[in-house]
Amino acid sequence: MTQSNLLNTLNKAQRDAVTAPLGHLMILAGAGSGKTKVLTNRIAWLIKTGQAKSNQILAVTFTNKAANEMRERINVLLKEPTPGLWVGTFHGIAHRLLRIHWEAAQLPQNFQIMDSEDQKRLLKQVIRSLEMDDKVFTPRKAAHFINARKDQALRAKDVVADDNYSNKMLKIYYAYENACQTSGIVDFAELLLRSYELLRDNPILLEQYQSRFEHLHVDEFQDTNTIQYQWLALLLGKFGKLFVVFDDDQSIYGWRGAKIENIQHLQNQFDNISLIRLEQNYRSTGNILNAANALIARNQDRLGKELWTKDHAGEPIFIFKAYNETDEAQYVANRIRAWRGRRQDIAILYRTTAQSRVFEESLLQKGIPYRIYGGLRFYERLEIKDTLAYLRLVQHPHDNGAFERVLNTPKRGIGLKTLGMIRELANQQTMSLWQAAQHLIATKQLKARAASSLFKFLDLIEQLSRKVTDLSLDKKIERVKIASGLIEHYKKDTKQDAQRRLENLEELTNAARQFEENNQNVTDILTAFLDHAALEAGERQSGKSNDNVQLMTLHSAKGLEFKVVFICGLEEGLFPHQNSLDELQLEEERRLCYVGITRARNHLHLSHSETRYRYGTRDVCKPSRFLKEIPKELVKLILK
DNA sequence: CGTTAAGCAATTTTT
DNA sequence: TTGCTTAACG
Repeated sequence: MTQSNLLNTLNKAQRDAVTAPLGHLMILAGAGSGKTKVLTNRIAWLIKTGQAKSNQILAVTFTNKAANEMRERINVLLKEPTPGLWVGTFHGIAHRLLRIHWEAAQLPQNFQIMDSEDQKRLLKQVIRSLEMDDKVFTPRKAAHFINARKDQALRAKDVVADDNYSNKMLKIYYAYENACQTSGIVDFAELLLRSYELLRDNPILLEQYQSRFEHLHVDEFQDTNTIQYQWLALLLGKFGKLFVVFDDDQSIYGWRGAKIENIQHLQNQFDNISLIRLEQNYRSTGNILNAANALIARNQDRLGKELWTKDHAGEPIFIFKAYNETDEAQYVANRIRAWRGRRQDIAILYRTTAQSRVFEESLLQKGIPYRIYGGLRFYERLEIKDTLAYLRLVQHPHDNGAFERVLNTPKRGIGLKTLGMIRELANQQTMSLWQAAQHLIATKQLKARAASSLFKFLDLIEQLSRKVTDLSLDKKIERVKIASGLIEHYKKDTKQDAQRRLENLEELTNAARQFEENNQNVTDILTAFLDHAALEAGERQSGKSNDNVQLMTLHSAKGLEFKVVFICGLEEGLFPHQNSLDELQLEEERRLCYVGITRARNHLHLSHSETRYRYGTRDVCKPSRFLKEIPKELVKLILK
């Protein structure tokens, strides 16, 4: 492909962005304006024109999906190998750095990653061992406290606590830091913070990476948090060139620590940074765009942009007022039944997951197949995590989280009493649970029955570690599944989901086999697989066939598009949500609505209900203010 | 040890 | 109302 070919498919603004002279650049890319296209074409352009070698380029995204898509599209554009090109998520790249430089990062070589669930489990332990009330200081709140600090690059020692509550939380933070470091595990936030510190505290290393990655590309920059910003700024150094793509109107993760202010910071920090706007939309009809534009114009805090299209105005936006949530769901199902096209082009979007049930019922009733996004992902499932915990323990017996998880899973007669003694001893002697358990047996402190059960467990793990070392990954998993008794446990289980769990365990072996095939050059395949399970927990989907109506929250719809979109439950208190009515959060709710509207290509239906059943009582609901913010001339009210 | 009743909270979730 | 956690019981 020649250079001009590369540019043929781009409009003026896109071409300006792709071919801009080297320097810092920020691209304000509206919904459906070709943001990924610009990003990937820019990278291809840099390589094609010899302005950069592939190993000088780093591209960072938030999701694995986006990273994979980007890599693929770059490959399609270039049709040549791109050695040393790093494309990945913030967490993925941070992790990569930590694996390479584990020693400088002060981590054990075999450090493990824990997901949010593991983190809460561990925190629960920590809170209890501090003899605090875990109803006041819930693991969830503690996790939030700690993650929020880490996201701001604050270690426990850097936190200033001025009231009793934060003092207690800080205590938990200290104890948690300690627990993580001694058992060699890192949580998601730690990946970022640790990798930031690694670079910050090792000038030679920093310089090496600064000069290697001269070109930094960031997708969805509006979603970056403080530590991600600092990490980027650090890596950028004096000579790096930054290319970020963002849409401030699609910032919907403030509650997770995303700092929309980072956009402003960027402009302040680099006064020579140029801004290019992509406002031509290739997705939606004129009416849909005008509705979106009018709505988002109500927000004070934005850079400002106006989407436009060469496409026709299209249908009006339909607004339906239902008597109750069932009526609303019936309306949606009826509309869907009347649709002549493919069902997968239809999405039902809602603010809260609880809303999905009524839609399921109405779709089921009318025999319309659907698929719900949400729920557990593959590697988050109970039986999968149990199996992986056995693997972790086999490889690394001092992993306390794994130890606690599988000690009595499946049930083997080791109760809370025994576990309590193990914990206590481990705490006193600062040893791992594994060591404490061995010690308890050796010193005969347990009753005969408990001692025998515990001994059998320790023996099981030891035997496994010996037998499993030389086996391939899938054989390892096969072995663990049987020896642990998990398979037998689910085979005996008469509950409905037991069969599915068995199938999932089967699937785990397949996934392992596949993973091993794809990673033949990796030395420590087990660790790599465990990392993969933690960092890429799989798709959040249920149901396989592909002609399904798509049901999901507005948040999960970001980045997707559908011919027909229903946004439901547009009522004050639900959307915008009760808990987000202050000025700042309200703007984020409005952006969420904007995201929802701009998912639609051809048809947009908005619905609200006069009453809604919530928490056991029926509430009277006012229509959402967002409905009034859409100009009347674009709207058609549906009459019953 | 496993089952059951009572108590309680109740957005959104890229990694 | 549902779903989850924990204390109490068999």
